[in-house]
Amino acid sequence: MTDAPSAVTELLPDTGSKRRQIRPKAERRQQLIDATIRCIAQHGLSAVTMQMVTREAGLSVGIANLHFQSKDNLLRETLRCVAEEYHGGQIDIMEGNDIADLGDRLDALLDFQLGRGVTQRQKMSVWFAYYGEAGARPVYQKIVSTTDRLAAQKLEALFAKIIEQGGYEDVDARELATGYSALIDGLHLALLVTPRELSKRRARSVARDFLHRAFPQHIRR
Amino acid sequence: MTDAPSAVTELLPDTGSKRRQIRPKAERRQQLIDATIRCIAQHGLSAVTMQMVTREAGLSVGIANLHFQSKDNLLRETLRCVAEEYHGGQIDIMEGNDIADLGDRLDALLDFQLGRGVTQRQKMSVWFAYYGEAGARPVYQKIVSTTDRLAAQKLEALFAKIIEQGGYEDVDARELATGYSALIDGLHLALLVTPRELSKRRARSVARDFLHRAFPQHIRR
DNA sequence: ACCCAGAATGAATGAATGTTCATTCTTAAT
DNA sequence: ATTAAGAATGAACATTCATTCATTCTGGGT
Repeated sequence: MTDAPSAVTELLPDTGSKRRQIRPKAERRQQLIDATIRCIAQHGLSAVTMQMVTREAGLSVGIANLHFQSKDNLLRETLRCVAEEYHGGQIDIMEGNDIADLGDRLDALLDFQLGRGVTQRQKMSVWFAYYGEAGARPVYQKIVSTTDRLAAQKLEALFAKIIEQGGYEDVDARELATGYSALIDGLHLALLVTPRELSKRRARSVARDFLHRAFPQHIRR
Repeated sequence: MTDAPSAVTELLPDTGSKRRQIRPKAERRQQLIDATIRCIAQHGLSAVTMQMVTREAGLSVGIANLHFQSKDNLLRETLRCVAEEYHGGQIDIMEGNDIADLGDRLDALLDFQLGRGVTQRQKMSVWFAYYGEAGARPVYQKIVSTTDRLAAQKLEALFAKIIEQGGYEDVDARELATGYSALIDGLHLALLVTPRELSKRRARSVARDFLHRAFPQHIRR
């Protein structure tokens, strides 16, 4: 198939895909971002090099600057990608109307936040790698806080509805939302740094306990 | 010139401390570690260079390798220093007997964890800078988890005593300790990344709320 | 007053990294 | 079959950084 003098190249499977391929811009960008995520998870943000990323992506070094202009920009876009995936997923659950019962919706949110997709070591590594630099780099703060604020508002609104529905007293939606968000972040951190001490199962149980204590009618133990 | 007639050098305060000074090893080590902390907070872990650290400390580049052998080692020792300060402070409060009432002791712990000393941007920056790399660097995990585990045990023990004393039911000390630790970490993270959205005052209130919900007799709202 | 162990310095070195760009190759249109 | 647009390559370049070490300087001991 492929092309004319194919016989030789086709008989060499070990070469993998040495052949130069031309792909649309968007695809290459995603390919490079994915490779960046893997590199950060495996080697740490401070050890990531352009050579490392492009090799991981199976591409040449020049291609990264072609699509992202600079390493700095590639790292920024990678953070934006991860941030949008995480916050977007939360917002979809919270503002979607496909789950009528509020307790169930909160359950779905918890499953997402501590479920397979988000708690992959890869994703969490990236997350905290950037947090680590955020104190010194306002750009990172801005990228995260933009989406973060929206998610926080949605969560507060959801909590407010639950409080109203359940007639819970002495519970402040804002304060509780802050606490819940912090708890989830802290659990992610523990899962990343001391996975031996905390299983995902137990992390879910801890978060669930928090919600149960606040909304006993909606979240069962 | 200049050197022999000391009168001259003594009368020139603006030179600061250009004169070479010989100081004990321990003092220089601490001086370099302090400078490293400031550099990490200001520029981020990945941007820290030896030149930067030694200039910040007011010393020459060679001195760092003299006392720490390598940059890697300097960074490790810096992490160890911060980790011990944080965990040591917690443990002192938890196992010290100078506070008899358990509720008061828990209060003191909370004040320490979200008080001035620990929540300085500098310290928190360092903390999360290393967490960010921990996924890729087992050495960092080990340094933190060693002290961390001990603090976690003490906290669990304190919670267990409070549960017993208060006759609280349906509360598991281990699970609650995990949750509380995660909550504090998450609040630190929020204070670092989105200080505009969360004041220290409110952070304390959120943590206090968590404890109040679990131990209403011991921690008042 | 003299000396010297070793603390401190900083120019020099070599390795590593981000970025560039002349060149090669692919593909879709003609 | 031919061509042109532009995607992809990777050797080369300039810069930056960690580390070394020959040299200078300090302060306590004699």
